[in-house]
Amino acid sequence: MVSEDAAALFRVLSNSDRLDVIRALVEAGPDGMSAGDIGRKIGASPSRTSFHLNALSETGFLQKERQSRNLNYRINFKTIGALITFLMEDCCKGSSELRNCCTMR
Amino acid sequence: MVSEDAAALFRVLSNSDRLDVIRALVEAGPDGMSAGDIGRKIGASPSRTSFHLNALSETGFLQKERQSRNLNYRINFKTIGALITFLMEDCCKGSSELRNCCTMR
DNA sequence: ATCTTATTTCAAGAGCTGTTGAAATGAAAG
DNA sequence: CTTTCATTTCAACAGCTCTTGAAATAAGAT
Repeated sequence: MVSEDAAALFRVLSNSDRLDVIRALVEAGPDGMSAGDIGRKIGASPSRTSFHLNALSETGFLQKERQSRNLNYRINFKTIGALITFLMEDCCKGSSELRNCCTMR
Repeated sequence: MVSEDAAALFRVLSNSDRLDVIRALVEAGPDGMSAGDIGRKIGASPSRTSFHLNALSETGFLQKERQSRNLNYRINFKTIGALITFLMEDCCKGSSELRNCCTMR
């Protein structure tokens, strides 16, 4: 991935409302949540919520689908995964020192 | 990590010059590089380079040390590691689906 | 002391980002 | 077909970010 594309994805994650949306949707699981419920959960107005949901789904972090009156959003792990892979493999060349800094498993 | 702190770290990564600095310093290894050499490598003016180096070292992505006339910068993997851990464990609750999206090892 | 090299700091300006509240759109219910 | 509910879109605005070029600081060489 070129630096410009990775930078654009990191910019989307550089906002705490948007990180809170991701947390809420990870918790919600495969059923996802409606825009209204997400807004209520993160404590943001409808237009503010919509602004952030748009930034997230435009860049592939979320997928949306209309369900009668509601718009239902759910997480798409592929984009986050691509970003983690970019950091570890592309940017840091698979550094074992970095791997030791990630407390996983 | 709270969302605000993670967002601030992601913001630092949301610029392609800064990602290029990280790439250059990963490549340079433990000896690091001087500010001037970094600037030449990424093709940025001295003040522009300094601006980005400051953003990176202020937030712990880099460490700096004066070596006579030069300021030598080297990568600190801990901050990137903390961010990857945040994404995988904190934000995405260790999701195995996410783990499968990260092409590693 | 003065000069040169390396780097940072500063002020100005252009452009981007996020918030607000109001208006528009979309879909179902009465 | 009007009302209600859910959500997005829009315009305005404040604040932040990045770039530029010039001036300041820091350190070593002459």
